[in-house]
Amino acid sequence: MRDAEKTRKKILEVSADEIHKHGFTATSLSVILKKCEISKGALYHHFTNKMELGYAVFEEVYTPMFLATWQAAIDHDDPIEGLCQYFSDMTINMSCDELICGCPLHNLCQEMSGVDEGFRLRILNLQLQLNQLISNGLRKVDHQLHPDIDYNQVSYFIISTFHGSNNLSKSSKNKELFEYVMNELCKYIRSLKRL
Amino acid sequence: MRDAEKTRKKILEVSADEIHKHGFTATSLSVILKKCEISKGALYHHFTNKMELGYAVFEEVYTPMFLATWQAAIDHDDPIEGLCQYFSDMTINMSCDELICGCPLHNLCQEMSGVDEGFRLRILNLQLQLNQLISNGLRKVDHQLHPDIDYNQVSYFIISTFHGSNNLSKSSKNKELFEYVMNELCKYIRSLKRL
DNA sequence: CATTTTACCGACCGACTGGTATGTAAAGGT
DNA sequence: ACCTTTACATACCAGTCGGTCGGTAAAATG
Repeated sequence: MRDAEKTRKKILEVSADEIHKHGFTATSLSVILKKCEISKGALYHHFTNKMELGYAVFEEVYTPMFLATWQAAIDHDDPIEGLCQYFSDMTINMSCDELICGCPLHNLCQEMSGVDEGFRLRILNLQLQLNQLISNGLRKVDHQLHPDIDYNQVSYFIISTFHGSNNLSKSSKNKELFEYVMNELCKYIRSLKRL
Repeated sequence: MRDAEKTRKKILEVSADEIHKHGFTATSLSVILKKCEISKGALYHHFTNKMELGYAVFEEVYTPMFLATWQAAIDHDDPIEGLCQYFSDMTINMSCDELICGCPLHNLCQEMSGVDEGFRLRILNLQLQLNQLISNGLRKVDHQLHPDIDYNQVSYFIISTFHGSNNLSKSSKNKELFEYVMNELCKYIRSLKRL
């Protein structure tokens, strides 16, 4: 059974996982080959080189995943509560191992933005999309919020805090510090509402 | 002129710079050797291996630097304003190149926490120290602040946001988004005060 | 049925990595 | 003056990396 599409999907899936766990550079093609049970020729048949494989993972795996989850959070009747629930669900549902791996977007940004323009632009683009998603969501209920809010600024702030919190779980190998930050983040987000 | 201490200092200095710019793994010993104008023998005379060199850089260069700068910020008459000034000074004084490199602590945490326990514990220890530094600073003026503040939580929140903001400057190669986050962070910190 | 294209295999390559072993010259103690 | 220790220098090593290339068998096409 030769199924090119299936092979490609498998490569993308395994690569996404490996990149999430070890970062792009530290991800070894030979490991991917083993886990996929394919040869180097197969991989290079589907992707021109490692970088293009990375781009494909970013565009076809990470990007849709991020847009979908944040969209779902902000599409809540009350976007403020939608976000808060998203953050607290994370502290509950995510395993410690997942937490320690961190957010793939944050990881890649950190690792690749300064090294490769292709990655940098894709990452920036996704960040802008997420920012728009959040700020638009908040703007929808602007009548419930403080009048002097800079929606753009607030959205970037939320994203930054969320990403920065990964650091604490990575170094502590623990949910505790991450939970602190998420709690305070929810407190902050709720404070955006008019009294 | 053979001056062992001078050689060691030079290695630490150059390594700190290289690690800051490219991360620990991507930092090549051969590059360090070239920039220091020394041989491999010299490096391995002073440090047992690359990892120990990394530890030395962390302990002897990064750690004192971080403790000193955050201490200075929080030792302000008004710690709230001290922090805010620290953050806004950063947006003014730091060059774009520096901003893009990001915070060495954040970078190393991201890269090394999951890979090496020695790094992880050193990073965690410094994070705990910084957190204590900030929360103690805030506690000193608790009479000026809201009564229901969780100082520990707030400190972790501030550090997380600060670290997360690096992401935006890295991907955008620009101060703009970083400034947004710092502005909102100052707004948040000031909101801790009683009205 | 013949030919081309697709999908894949696996041996091999050069570049580069951290690390080691051997050698040596200067400095310091006696 | 002699000997040890310190402070390097240099050649070399095994291992890993991403990437290439010639071959092959199955599938599609004519």
